[in-house]
Amino acid sequence: MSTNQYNRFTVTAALPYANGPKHIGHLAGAYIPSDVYVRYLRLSGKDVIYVCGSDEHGTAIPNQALKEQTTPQAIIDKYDALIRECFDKLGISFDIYHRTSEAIHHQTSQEFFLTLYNKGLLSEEVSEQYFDEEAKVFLADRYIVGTCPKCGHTNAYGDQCEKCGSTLSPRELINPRSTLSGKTPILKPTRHWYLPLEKYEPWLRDWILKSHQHDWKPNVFGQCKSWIEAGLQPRAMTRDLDWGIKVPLPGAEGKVLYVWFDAPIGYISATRALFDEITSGNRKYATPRSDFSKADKDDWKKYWQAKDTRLIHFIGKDNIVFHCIIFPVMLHTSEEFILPDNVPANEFMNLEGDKMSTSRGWSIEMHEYLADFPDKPDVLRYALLTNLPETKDSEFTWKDFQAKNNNELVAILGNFVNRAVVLTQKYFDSEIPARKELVDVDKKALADLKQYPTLIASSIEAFRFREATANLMDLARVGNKYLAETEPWKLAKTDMDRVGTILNIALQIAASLAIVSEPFLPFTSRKLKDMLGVGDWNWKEAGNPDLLNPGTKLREATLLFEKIEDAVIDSQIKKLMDTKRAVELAQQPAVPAKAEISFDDFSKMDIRIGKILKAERVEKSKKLLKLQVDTGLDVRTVMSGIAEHFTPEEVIGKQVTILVNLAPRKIMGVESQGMILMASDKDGSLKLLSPSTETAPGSQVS
RNA sequence: GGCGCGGUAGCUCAGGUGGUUAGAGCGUUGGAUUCAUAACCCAAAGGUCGGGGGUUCAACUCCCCCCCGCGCUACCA
Repeated sequence: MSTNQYNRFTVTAALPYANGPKHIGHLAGAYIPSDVYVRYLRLSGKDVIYVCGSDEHGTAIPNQALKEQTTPQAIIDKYDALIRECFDKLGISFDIYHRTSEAIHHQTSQEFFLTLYNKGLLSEEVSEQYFDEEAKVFLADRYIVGTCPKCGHTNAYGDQCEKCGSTLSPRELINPRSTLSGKTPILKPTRHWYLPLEKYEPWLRDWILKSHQHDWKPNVFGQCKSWIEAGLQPRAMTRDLDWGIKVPLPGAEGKVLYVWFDAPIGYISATRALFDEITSGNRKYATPRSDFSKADKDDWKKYWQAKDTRLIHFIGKDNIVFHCIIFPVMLHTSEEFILPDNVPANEFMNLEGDKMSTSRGWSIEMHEYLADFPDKPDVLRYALLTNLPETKDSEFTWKDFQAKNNNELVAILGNFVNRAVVLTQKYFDSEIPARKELVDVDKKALADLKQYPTLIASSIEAFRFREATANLMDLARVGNKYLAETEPWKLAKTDMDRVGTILNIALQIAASLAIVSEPFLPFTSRKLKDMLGVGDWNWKEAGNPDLLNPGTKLREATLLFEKIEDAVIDSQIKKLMDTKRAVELAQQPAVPAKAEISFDDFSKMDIRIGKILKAERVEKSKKLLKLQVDTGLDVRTVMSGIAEHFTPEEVIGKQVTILVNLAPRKIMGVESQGMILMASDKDGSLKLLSPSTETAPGSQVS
């Protein structure tokens, strides 16, 4: 079916997994592009719903609860609220942001499962799985470690050895142990229901490889092809877990639906909830953005079952297999639902040269950005939009973020609008002047103006959001160029009719900018419309040279954007480094304890408090400082390998802990009489051990 | 190992089904200008399109080999 035969759109954005905060890579992957797309559709008067919600099941939630010493419910409540609030503040305009923990979702998922089950499409199989007797749970591959059978690495995971890279299954591990309890797991038979993906291979070949070779993105298509060619296998749709959606079958106690079975169904549940809430007037999660006043409770079906509905899934590349293979097979075999027409998955966005990762502390979390830049959601949207990982992994840097703000949003877009409005203020007392006779340069500007909305629209429709964003900025460039060419500030002395014509055209360009910027920069669009004293327009009015009526007054000029100074950027980069370091330290295990010793062994050491009187570098040595230390017994020379961590000036006058009865030893030709004790931090840095308050030199440490 | 996607100016990236001097933005340099948040506008410099073969009148674009990065490899969400 070609695009123009569709009468309505169902747009989904990947359900964020509610086990932690989400970062700007997630925004770039799915939420920003889908929001631009949906806002554009709405402005164009299309019938569209935009659904999302928190994904709250799966093994990682209870695990996170364990880590935070709380309950799974507390985890999902916490992160659902956090993620929900961030999306709102960033202007992600879902019609509903739902939760998979809601009853209606449990019901929808169980119905879906039973539909497949009753059709006899799920096969039941018993297999032996590792079970942790202490934690009383079956273990996912990732939670089993052991010795790699190929390289002997002692900490290989149940699915893969990170040392040699080989793919493993838990049964291959030598001396397996559970990461939950540390105990050796036992094998225990367990029964599960499988979706026989291999049976649908011919159908998938036809649907994807034949029908969507040209309209799906190469990365998406290639990934699907890779999976299909590799040969599909049955995939278990249930798990042994007590957190999730109960398997609705007799004798299935302790079993839940596989989180990847229920998560995509969440799109459907969210849609049901949307129409429930609209028609009942009971708003809990829904924030409908279009006019649904005539909606019916059952209208959710139109958005999931009618052939003239276009379903689009926005996701990151990690989700391709679920949205292009597994979920479509589920939809197809249920024989009740439509299939996605496109899945414009993005690649990943890296950060300052490294992969983004919340757990490694190398990321910009949404809530942290919003805390640091509360009035700048559009700046982030713009910086991400201009660099979306549409065809390959892309790179976010703070310097680039600053440059995009200062050189484009401020200097091009903000500046153009400001010039037009301020000039009108100056020469016409803020009253929009009329156009008089047009010369070539005016006609050229109006002709350009007319083209841009079409150009931008076609880029959006082709899921080329980066290109669309660049076109948006180019329209502002047209405005700046027009002002530079016509120079109204010079004509103001001689020809006010001409000045009026020019400013009318400049303001008309600004008005169209207010329309076409809405999908990309919704907050800025609002600000600009307020400044121009106008309401909302439809997309098809963009490019119209008569949006603004001569004689009406403009509001006071305000700046759309402000410059971001170097210091702000530098502190963000520092914050990033600090967080990473803190996480690394927290994750590094302490060095194992040494062998036991007796008290006598200990008491042989004479440890005292000393004071460093003098310190100097040692020639030709990188590590050594030559210290003069007052030990209370004497003043002696001690060579200490701390030069990479301290300057001589830093340590002079410091009280330290010193082992005084260590046998003297010549180091670099100097006799060292004792040893300064140091704490070696997890990152390898050294810390002096000083008494908490000034203590007499010679005091014994025991 | 296998498969997939990438490797294009200093940086971030575009370049359907091969065809005139390989593009954009930023950065750099020079010019012009002063209405504007020292912003805008104009211009220039800058690339053996990862490397090597091949097909072709013609290849960044098709085929083969190699190197590098990323991803997937099916119970990590």
